[in-house]
Amino acid sequence: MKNELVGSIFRDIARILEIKGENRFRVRAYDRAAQVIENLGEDVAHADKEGTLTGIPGIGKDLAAKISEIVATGSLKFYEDLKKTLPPGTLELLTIPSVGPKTAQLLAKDLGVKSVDDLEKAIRSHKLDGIAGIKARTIENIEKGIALVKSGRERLGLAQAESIARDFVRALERLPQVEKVICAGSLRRQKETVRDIDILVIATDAQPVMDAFIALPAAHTTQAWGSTKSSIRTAEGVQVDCRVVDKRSFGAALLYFTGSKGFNVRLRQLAQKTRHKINEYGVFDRNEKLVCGRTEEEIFRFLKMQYVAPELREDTGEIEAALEGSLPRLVEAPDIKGDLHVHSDWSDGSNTIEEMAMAGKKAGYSYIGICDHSQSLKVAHGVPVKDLAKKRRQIDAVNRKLKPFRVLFGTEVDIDADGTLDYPDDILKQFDVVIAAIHTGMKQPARQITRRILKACENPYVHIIAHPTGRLRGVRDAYEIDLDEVFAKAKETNTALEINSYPDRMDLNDINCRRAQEAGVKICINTDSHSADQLGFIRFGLAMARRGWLTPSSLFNNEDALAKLLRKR
DNA sequence: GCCGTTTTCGGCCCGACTGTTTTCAGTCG
Repeated sequence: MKNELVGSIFRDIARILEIKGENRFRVRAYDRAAQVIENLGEDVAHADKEGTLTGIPGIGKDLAAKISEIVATGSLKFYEDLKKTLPPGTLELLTIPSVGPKTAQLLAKDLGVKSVDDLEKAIRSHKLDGIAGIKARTIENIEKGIALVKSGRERLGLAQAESIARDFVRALERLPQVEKVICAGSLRRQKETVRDIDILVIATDAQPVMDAFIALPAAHTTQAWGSTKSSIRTAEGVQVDCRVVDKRSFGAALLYFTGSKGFNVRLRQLAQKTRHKINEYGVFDRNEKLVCGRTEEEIFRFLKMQYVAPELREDTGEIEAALEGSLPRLVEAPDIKGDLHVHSDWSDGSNTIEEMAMAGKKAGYSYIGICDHSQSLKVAHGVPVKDLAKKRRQIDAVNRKLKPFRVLFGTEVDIDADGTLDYPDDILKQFDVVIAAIHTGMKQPARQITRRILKACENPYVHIIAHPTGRLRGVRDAYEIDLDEVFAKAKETNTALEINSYPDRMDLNDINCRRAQEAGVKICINTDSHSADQLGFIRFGLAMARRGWLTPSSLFNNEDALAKLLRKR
């Protein structure tokens, strides 16, 4: 899959052109193309072969040719040549907060700064002193920025971001001027990772809110402190932006502050067609008269489009769909009738089967799948064959007790290094639900690891493939795996693929979920809970599913599918 | 560089805050 490569090359080109002072709309064309390609539901190589590249929004003749070249050769001459026109390392400077294209060019061209380290040295040896437009304050800001870059300012996981945001929201809600506080930005769009936290406040008087915001104990440093917008960083370096508006502008401000940036730009362009203007205060006609803006719904209605759920606002086709009224009905929490992947104390979980079942019942499910690890996964206390009958009896007892709630006797069976499953078929067929997963040999080459998964799909007793790409955020990347092949085989063999909701997994993620659904594959949203309190993780999997355009008919663990599930093939 | 039931050329989203500026450029979202 070359999509990521194309995206990163286009993004680099955009940055280089920006530094060189090129037409900013040309810059934007590359940025938009990068965004679109990265989120594309299909492999660009496929679109290239089919000759449909120019059908992708934002891709014209020129960019299509560049994509073809990247697909064919793995690189792009235009890009390689362009890189040579800048001192090496200039792009690295752009990663420093407060250093934009102008400053980067100034530093690289005039001072010969070649890297972030170089810049740090230049500051220490006072090389920046006396440069026009750079005074003590700017140098100080650059120093702070460098410190942030060096501290490895990584994107936060959604779960972590949520918990930080919650504390800010609660604190702001206590202020007397405040009517309403809501998280916007990528957090509201439920992205799998979040760079900063955006909080929108509706208040009668903005300044006291701003003052209180920057004075919060969690606000370690103040980045900006204005009359309606302020920005702080926590001690860990997480940026939190807070914007205050009047309730008349709530919808417009929420729309603006939720983004994505690309989505906002497209909506504002749409308004221009009727000589209107959208900003964070509302929709205005050519006489600057406010047309609407109190709610997001009003603004979508004004634009003659369906309401677009925040999770879809990435400019990856949802605007076109909303305009023609063909947005999908996205999965919602009540569509999920049961969690089919949870562990108990029979393997590495910390709660009993009954405790997990009770928690599932309390969560409103009709069933839960107890899928402990299989025999050879010793680190996780995989269940040996000799204990399975006893476990089944225990599950039967819980089922009698909790009727009509249903506990399924399942397993998360290991896919061995050669693709055989860790229980023989005559054992597997005794389970109500079988989830197959890779836990070893994760560094195998693409061919080998893909074949293991295909083989697991072909087993008539395997219902679901767990965490199909194996990525663990911040720990390891996805396996080298050919997902297109996996999708095709999963569809052919009626095997569902999992969205594992565990916060560091979220696997499949949004993009892959969308691709899987388009390939006709059923998706099962599970938590992989190892304790009862982790069942709540389902909301993260749901977030990936909604961002992946998943509809209830493609969801495996709804009630109807369960009946089919119990007699797969 | 893309795009078009007002256009194949001439447009291209909009505003807050900062710092270094006597009116605005740069950065950010």
